[in-house]
Amino acid sequence: MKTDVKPDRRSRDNARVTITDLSQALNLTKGTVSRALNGYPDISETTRVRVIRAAQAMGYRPLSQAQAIKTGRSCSLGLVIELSEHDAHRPFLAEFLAGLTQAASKEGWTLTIATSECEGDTLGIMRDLVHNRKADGFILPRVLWNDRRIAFLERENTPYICYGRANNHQNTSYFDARSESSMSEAVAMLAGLGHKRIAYIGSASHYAYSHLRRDGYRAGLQSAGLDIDPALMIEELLCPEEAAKATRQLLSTNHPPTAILCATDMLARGVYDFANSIGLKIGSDLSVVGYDGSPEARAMWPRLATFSVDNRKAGAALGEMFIARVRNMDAPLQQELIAAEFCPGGSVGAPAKTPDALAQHMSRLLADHMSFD
Amino acid sequence: MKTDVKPDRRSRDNARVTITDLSQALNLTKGTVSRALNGYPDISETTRVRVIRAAQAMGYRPLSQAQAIKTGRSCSLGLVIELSEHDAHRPFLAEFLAGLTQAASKEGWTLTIATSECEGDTLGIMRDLVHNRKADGFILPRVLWNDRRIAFLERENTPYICYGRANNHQNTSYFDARSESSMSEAVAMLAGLGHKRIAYIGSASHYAYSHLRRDGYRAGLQSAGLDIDPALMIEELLCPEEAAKATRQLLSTNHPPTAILCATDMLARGVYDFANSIGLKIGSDLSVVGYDGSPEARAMWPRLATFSVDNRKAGAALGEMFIARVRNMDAPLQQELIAAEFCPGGSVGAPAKTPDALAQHMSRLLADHMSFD
DNA sequence: AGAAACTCCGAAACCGGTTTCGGCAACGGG
DNA sequence: CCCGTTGCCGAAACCGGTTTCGGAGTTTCT
Repeated sequence: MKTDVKPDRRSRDNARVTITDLSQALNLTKGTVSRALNGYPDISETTRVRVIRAAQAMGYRPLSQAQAIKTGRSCSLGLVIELSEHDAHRPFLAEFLAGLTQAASKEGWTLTIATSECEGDTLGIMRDLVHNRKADGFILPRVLWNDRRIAFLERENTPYICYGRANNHQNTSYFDARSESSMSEAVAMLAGLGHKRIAYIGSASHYAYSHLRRDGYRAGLQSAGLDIDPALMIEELLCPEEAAKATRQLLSTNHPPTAILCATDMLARGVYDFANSIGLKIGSDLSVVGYDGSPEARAMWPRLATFSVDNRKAGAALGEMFIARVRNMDAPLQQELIAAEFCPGGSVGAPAKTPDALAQHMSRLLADHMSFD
Repeated sequence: MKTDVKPDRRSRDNARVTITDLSQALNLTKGTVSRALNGYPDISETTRVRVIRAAQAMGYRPLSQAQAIKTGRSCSLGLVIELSEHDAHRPFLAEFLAGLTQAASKEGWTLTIATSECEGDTLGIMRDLVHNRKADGFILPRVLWNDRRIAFLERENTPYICYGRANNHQNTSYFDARSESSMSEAVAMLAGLGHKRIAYIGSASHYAYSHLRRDGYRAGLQSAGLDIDPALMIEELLCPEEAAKATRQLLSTNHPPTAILCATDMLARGVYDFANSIGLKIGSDLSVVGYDGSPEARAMWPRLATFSVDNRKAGAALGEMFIARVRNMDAPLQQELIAAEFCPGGSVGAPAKTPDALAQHMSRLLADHMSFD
């Protein structure tokens, strides 16, 4: 049953210096060294610096596994990725992980990740991870408006940091992009180009960001002195296909919009798909703006104007916030916001000169393509 | 310095059942229980089943951290993601991680991930990870033709499994998609539509897959009875911009290709960009086929025909193979291949009827757009 | 000067496991 | 019947840390 070979000790363990090595070199006991390094008050300052110096010189790094069995802390932060049907967080993942692991390793921490198929699983997986000391707490990506994970972790007294602002975000530490500002900004830009009828295509309202972006859109309209027309807002869309249908609906009216603002790039793709299918020229016949700065935005033609968030920075900030929080659970909440950067693209332009002509053009096109579903 | 509150024990540790609990319930010593569970030969079969039964009944799960300090195994598999400049592995990541973590958690393992900026860092990071018992070994994504990681891990006697086939893949365990077959398949399909001049746009040759796909392209041409024309092959391309330039070069000749086969979807995007910029209609004027099945492929218009690999399955297979390997380092190498699935798209069609006319059309278009760089 | 308080460190228990060693009992052979 | 195996388990050391306890030496106070 057991592998009878174990020459690995040769090449694997030789370099590791243990606390016993350190204590012998210093002529102290393990206990004293441990207390010196962990900031106990009953160690003289001279001894402490002596220990710390020697630890650095000898390259001593405590084995987090060994610490964990006594302290319960394994110095690893957890991330449970939910693979819900129409998740849009994929492209960001690599950059986000880069930021996270970077911040983590700077403090000697590591990142443990798991995946889950649904929200219910997530809670169980998180419980197991902290129970088995595989994670000391969690980064919560893609926060929902009413997020069960928050209540759960609060109840379990497990540290966490949110990426996004939940409904009750006053009581949580979070990091987020100010996407509502981006939406307002987009409306202002479109209005500046002369657009009067700017539609909004939003995603499922259980996502926290949906609320913020919708509100940003509305605020943008008000600032621009434009009316809020409910007929120009379609929400709860999950995938490009649904966004395509919504686009058709928006353009089939008597007063179709000349620009469509999308909550995500993924939804903007649906707008493109429909526009392409009926031969509408994006950027001239119809302006489109997305949000996320995803790779897909650059793959579209003309390039989709969008807002990209620096996900590496987000990951790094979340990692730092988390570790700080674990180190002091009583510290005040940390809440940080950044702005997404606008990425111009050929998808925006001035509205067609004569809106009526445009409407006729569209209705004719639509009549030709009634079969589209 | 230390947090003086520790009521967490209440809600965190209460459920955990230790090996001592188990041994007391069974009226055995810890040592006996441990040996019974770990398959030592000096335990009677009756005792063993009694222990295993009780362990299951009481929900005993050994704390991997505690095991690790003695055995050196932490039951976590490592993944170091290299964020090189023009990495194309982002879209796959989520699905790939899903497969990996799924396979891992099935065996009670977890996934520790780290990121690195360059190849040199990767080796150091891997060394640290195994040194600190954060990982028992590694999955190597995006294997290079001559991969330093392989030699390194081999030297360090650390288990690993490759995702991809390196130059010396005879001596490694790997999982991979048979992308060379996909390339041949694509050529066959294009030839079947009547294409005679099929170009190939390949990526950097330090990637292992570049060699395979190029060879697949060549084999496909031979099978179709077409000549291999070096003028129709441009390789070592890293980004869409370079692919766009290559496309221009290919189309500027006297006998331009009517179809372009791309080693990756990312490169196909460059072909689209150039074609769009000069008003070429993809699917009729020029056929394009990619590889990867990335989200970008669906964002392009017309949709890019491509080959998608089931990255979740790949992750799951790699995870299983890895754990099996760790459990028995002396087992024979495992080598597994799957086929990528063809995803049709509007980017392929029959070649233009009169190639000469097409060439003239192109040269005229190109003349109009000499400024393109 | 003596008692009280304080500083600082050693000794040892502990965490949750694994692994070595030795011995008791049953068994088999001569 | 005695002795050498063998099977099976307990005892105890160990892994690399943390944490409690107590006591020796020094300082402070009266």
